[in-house]
Amino acid sequence: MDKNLKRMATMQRMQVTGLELFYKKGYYNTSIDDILKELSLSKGAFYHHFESKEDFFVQIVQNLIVRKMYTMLIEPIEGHDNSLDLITNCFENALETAVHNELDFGFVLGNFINEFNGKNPEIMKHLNDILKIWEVNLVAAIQRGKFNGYIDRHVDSEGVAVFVMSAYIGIRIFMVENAPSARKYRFMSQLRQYFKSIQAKPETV
Amino acid sequence: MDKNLKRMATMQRMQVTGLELFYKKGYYNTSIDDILKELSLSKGAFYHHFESKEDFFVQIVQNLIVRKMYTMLIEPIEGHDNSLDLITNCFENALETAVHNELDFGFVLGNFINEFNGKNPEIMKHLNDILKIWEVNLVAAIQRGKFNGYIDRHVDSEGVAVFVMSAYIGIRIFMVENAPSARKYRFMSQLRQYFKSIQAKPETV
DNA sequence: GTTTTTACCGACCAAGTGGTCTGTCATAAG
DNA sequence: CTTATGACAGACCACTTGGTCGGTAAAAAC
Repeated sequence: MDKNLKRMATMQRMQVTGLELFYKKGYYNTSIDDILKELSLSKGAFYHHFESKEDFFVQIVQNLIVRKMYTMLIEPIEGHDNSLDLITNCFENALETAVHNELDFGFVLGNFINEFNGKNPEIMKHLNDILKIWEVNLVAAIQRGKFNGYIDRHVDSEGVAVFVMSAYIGIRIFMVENAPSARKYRFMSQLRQYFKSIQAKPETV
Repeated sequence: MDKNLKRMATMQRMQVTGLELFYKKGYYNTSIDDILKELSLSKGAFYHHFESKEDFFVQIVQNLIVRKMYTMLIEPIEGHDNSLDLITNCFENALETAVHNELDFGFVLGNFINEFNGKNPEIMKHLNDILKIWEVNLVAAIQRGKFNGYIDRHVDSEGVAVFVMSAYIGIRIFMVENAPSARKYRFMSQLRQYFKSIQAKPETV
């Protein structure tokens, strides 16, 4: 029992540090030794707990990235308030953590999709699954918004979802290095403008 | 004289193939040998023409990427027609080449910014310069649009530029693998929606 | 108390990596 | 014709990579 706890603790430490370094330096550009050095652990420890570097990463995706996405981007947009407000607030918060250079979901994912695209189909599948989950939940939120009378019934829910996701992933790349805070402000302001244009018109039915 | 021509031709071949592979597999994940193998050239040839891998890449950025950006994203939005139409058409074309998996500018840049961020400040400087050039030209186009009465004078030109650039870079990442053509269509449709919301209102002034 | 299992160590390996260096051969200059 | 030079070849080097494997010590199981 105690052994199992220790095992979990060590694996968790490795995964957290692993994600941090993979995110900062990229997967292929981060060696297992880099991670191990950070934790003062040895190769033996690593291969005792994980089959391979790839297996290690997949577990990080499933344990850390998926959970982060749920807490940051999915749970906040559930509920029956105005979907557009929920999404706006959600992005506001997510981008704020991004400004402080913490691990937010968008850039992490954008990063890795870039990196693995065309190279590692196995990992790409996992990453695409995550995107898909986000998309599905966004579409659902938008359809709730239509149903509840907040969003114009004529808009294409999937289109809005794709557009909004693109914008979010894009701004995260764009916030790198240059005045992230100012860019966040400008971005959010235009997002609101866009949302205003798809909200339910008073005169419509 | 003839020697110089041959030199230029070989360097050009190396750069074109280099960009192709760097784009497909990433900079750090593409070895010089990979490029050389593709061209049936030797290490000697490479280091005869370029100082280092980094120097090689910087030259690719300056010779190929910058030029591609001008022809794809800057020249098409110059002129005094409706800026929003110009940008729309420009994106339509750029994304169409993207659908066919050719080298379009947006993803190439997004890719590399992701890859070099935090790792190679020297190269990041070059990449950020390119983004800046694009941004400046977009802002200029939007301001022309205001001046010519196509765009609502109250909108924040820089905000629109940031938003539009984000969306473009984002959709390019998002078009990877999953139904790029359908996503392009949905994206463009929402972009038009957004543009409609910032165009000059008939009743204004 | 002995045996088995678990967590971890670290030397080692083969396969690459960016980069160097000597050599060769065609062309151009003298 | 001789000489110098530029374009390329490819063996080589130091180093890093992901991964292996025999060992050790402590805790669990018996």
